[in-house]
Amino acid sequence: MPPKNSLIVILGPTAVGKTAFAINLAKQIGSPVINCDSRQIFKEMTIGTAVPSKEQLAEVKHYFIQTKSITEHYAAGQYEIDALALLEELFKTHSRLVMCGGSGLYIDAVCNGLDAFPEPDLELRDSLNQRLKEEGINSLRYQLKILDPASYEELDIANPQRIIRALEVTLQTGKKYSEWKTSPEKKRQFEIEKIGLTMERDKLYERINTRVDKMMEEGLLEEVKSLDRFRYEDGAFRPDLLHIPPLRTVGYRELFDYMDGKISLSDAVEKIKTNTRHYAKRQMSYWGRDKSIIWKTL
RNA sequence: GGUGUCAUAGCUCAGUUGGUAGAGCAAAGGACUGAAAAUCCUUGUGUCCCUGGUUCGAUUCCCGGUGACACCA
Repeated sequence: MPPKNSLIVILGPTAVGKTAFAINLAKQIGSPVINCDSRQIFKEMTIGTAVPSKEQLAEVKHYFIQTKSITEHYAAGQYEIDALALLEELFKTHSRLVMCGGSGLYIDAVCNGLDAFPEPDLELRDSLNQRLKEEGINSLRYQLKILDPASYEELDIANPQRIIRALEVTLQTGKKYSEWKTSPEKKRQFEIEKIGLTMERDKLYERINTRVDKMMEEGLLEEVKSLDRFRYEDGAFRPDLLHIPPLRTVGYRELFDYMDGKISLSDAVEKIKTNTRHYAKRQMSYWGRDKSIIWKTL
């Protein structure tokens, strides 16, 4: 029996140094790098998402870097399908593959799989968001309690996004969200090795601050300005960006606020730093319970 | 130099009709199944600037000091 193929996942908080580490490893073992970062997938976003540099991209073949448009709907479910298809193809010629990224849900989608929900109904989601705004969360909670009491019990009832998702699936399909959410982890045909990169908190925060300053020097503001037109839906200004989720991203929203005169430029930059720190913290929290990760302190 | 205002959590500030105090932000911890760089939850003891006075009791009132700001010279 031939040895199993294996996927090596490089993960860790933002700005810890995953990109360089993954490229290095990929070169050593003759693998491409498969991006697993939910924002680097979009071609319109470059500086603010810290995609690998041209030089880095030339060093080794990358997949899923800036391949989609922010105007397309793209999310974890599709990523699972795309990534698995790519892995199957690449494992024909490689026995070890490097995946690199900081999006915990995307990594889980590849490693454990998501349940087979239908494609989201974005119009329905939009109308539920509208209801949230007009009627408040209690109206949605109440409806969920009626339609799918099990989800009402299990979900974080304070989190509108969770309620809306459960309602959306239930209303769209006529089958309760909690009933969709049944399957255990999917078995994968390859071994998975997760390497978590970490770093002393102070040091990481310093790297984040430095990186944000560098992004500004590289022209992040100009990049964000160039994306202004995407804030309009059918000619209507939608500052909540719910119609284009990729733009709801650290580094972009704060600069939109600056462009809209809500905050000063220096406050926007400070906020980007703070929000990036929060993001790094959330990432660490997400991976805290994954005992399969082998941590490496840089 | 004079007059006035202010001095409370890491920051911005509320408040205590005198019984040692609480919000937002930050920070820390956590949740997470197609929005995930998203979304949500939990956690607030600090010489209430310093010295003295009044008082059973002062962070609160009074005198003085120091500092900041404003105005007048």
